[in-house]
Amino acid sequence: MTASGRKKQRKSTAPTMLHVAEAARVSIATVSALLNGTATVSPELTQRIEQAIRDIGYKRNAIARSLKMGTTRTIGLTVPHITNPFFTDVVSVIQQAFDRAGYAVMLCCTDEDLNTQDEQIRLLLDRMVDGLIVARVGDGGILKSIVEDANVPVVLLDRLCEGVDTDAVVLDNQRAVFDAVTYLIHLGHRRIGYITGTSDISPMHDRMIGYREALQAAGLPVAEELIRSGNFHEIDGYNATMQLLSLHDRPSAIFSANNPMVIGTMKAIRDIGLSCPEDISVACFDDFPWSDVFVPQLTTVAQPVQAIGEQAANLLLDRLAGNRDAPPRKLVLKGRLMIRNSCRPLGAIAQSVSA
Amino acid sequence: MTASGRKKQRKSTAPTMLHVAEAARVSIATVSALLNGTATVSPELTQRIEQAIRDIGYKRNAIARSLKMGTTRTIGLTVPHITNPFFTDVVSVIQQAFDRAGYAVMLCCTDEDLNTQDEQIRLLLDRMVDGLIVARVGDGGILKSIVEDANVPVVLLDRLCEGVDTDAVVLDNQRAVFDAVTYLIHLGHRRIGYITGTSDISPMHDRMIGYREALQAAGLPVAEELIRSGNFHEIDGYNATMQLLSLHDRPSAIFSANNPMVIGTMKAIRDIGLSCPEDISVACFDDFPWSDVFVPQLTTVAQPVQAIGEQAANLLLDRLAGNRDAPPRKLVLKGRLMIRNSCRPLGAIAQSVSA
DNA sequence: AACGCTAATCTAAACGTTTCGAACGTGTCA
DNA sequence: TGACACGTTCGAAACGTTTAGATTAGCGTT
Repeated sequence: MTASGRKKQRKSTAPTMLHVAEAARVSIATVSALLNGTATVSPELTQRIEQAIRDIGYKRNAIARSLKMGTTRTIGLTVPHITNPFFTDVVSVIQQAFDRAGYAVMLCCTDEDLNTQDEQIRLLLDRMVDGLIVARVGDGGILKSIVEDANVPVVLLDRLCEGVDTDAVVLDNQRAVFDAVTYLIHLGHRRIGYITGTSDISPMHDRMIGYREALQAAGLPVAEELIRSGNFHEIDGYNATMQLLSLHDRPSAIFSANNPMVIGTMKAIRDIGLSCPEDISVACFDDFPWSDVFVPQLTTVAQPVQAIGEQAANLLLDRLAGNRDAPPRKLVLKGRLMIRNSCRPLGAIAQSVSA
Repeated sequence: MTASGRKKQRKSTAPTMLHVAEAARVSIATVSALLNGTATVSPELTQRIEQAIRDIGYKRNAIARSLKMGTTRTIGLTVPHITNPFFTDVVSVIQQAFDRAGYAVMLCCTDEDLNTQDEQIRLLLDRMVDGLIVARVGDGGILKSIVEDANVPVVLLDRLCEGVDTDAVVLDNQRAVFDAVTYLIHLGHRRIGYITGTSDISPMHDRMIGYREALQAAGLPVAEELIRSGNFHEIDGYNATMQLLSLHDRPSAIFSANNPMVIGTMKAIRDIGLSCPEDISVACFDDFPWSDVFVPQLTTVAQPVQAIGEQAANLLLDRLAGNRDAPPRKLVLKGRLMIRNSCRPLGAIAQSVSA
């Protein structure tokens, strides 16, 4: 605590371009030119400037740069829940892709709530993100107007949005569920319970269609009491399953259209004293790391998370690279049914289980 | 494509404060004063300005603001892998906390690589983040100098860093593993395999000590051949487990100090034709949503992710609120052993298994 | 010797805010 | 009536860059 070292230079202004310029005895413009390669600067000055930068420990101020350039090299990414393993994986891929391209990623979780989403998007736009990748939530909100004002490019992820005409990458949800349910039917299942999230988002809507069409294609009736919907959370899956299992003529199989909800399904089956696949078969949407580790190994519809993330990143990077006026592009990827052993063929014995 | 609507106003400069000022027939300083509440402005002008803002659709440019103010209300967060469920959860909590405080979060994944981490941190500092939360990787790097230069506050998460003296929130790893291993010993296990990540990060180091101390406290020898280390990934856990299981006197239990690696452990057990817990007991670090859903229900050490995330956020927010000179604070939280059924008591029959 | 050309460098005006200090009008007091 | 204080409003200088356009020096032409 000497008299000299007082106040701990809180205001230790970081070195600026001006300091570099002075130290190198050149103009500030020359420093900028060298840093950006926008003009040729003589070997001599180059050397002096580089030395000065090293001596001073100069770091270019990206905020000032952003202000002048009108670009932040930062993008915004919003997802409903980062704890959903599908989104976790996709976020990871997207982050890597933008990292490679020299962009930073601002991540927001919207918690399946439209107001939160709007707020987050505003937050991101305030910070002048160059682009937006949105796994949207809800139907209206400010998303539409943002896309229309077209100042920042938007890529929709996983979920389309009615009336919002912009780049998107989604799964062929209808086909994926069609295949999964058809698989169950081939195993001999006739009464197949279906648990969905709220149907105001496109994947849930499309998956439901896939379910209905698979039944119809097999000449089976669609029993409305076998369809339950919840709000994407484990507890919703639990409740939905409880209801399904207490039907007088209960299903022999359950398909859960959402990953977190299937945890609830499994817990409900356990709590009610049944077991999978002996008493009831289960399949669900979205693969996850543990799906083939435990008993039963869960049959799932795996999304190509790597491709989804990369394509979304590419679409946005392409817009950011200047390709602004191309018409909106929609990429539809295919899911893959990962057949494991949580669904069993229905034999004579299983038929009588519901009795 | 009429002659009038050409070029699609790409350069549709967003409305600025100047526009508002003009529309409201006031000076730009008054607009700023009103927006920030830094001076009283008469009801009349207030009304005119607010009207103008609404008419024009003005949004304050946070970049310009940041440049002037020297603060971005953005923090940087780096984690080794976002797909690790522990980090996923913590990230989620942290994101929420900062969201509430009006901060944006830039997320980076360092992929357990020191160079990547340094690069990411530089990226974040370039963008003038106000603070940093780092679940660090490697030992040296620029982290030390950043903390010392002390221009931006840093909070270490989950992992301490030698020689880096700053705020931190970590688990009492040693105690947590001590308890878990002691539990195994009480069940009758004598040869307990231990799978760790590389020991250059503090949690791995501390957990290892916990393991050794538990054995010693019970008067058991520490058999080095039962300790295997890998690089945090599933495959490493798989290989390590394979090695443990092919020992002539193989362990009756395995503790995995890292969550992703336990997936490999379970797969190795399965592939080698054994089953858990009948043939071998398993416990691991980090709880996850599926841990009690399937068979076996995994015994784990659960970290208080909510508390960890919130405390880390609070430490940083406190610094950001101006409390810069307080000495570094280290928060040590307690883990909780979640006893399920992946570890079984050793009876007479089990004793002979290794024969 | 005057001219133009090129290459290298510099000057100064932005970018959209915040903020300090000055200016203004009005009312109070001696 | 002049001095003064007070509450509002404004002008203008920052913040740290980029960049268009001016300036300079060097050099070959005619």
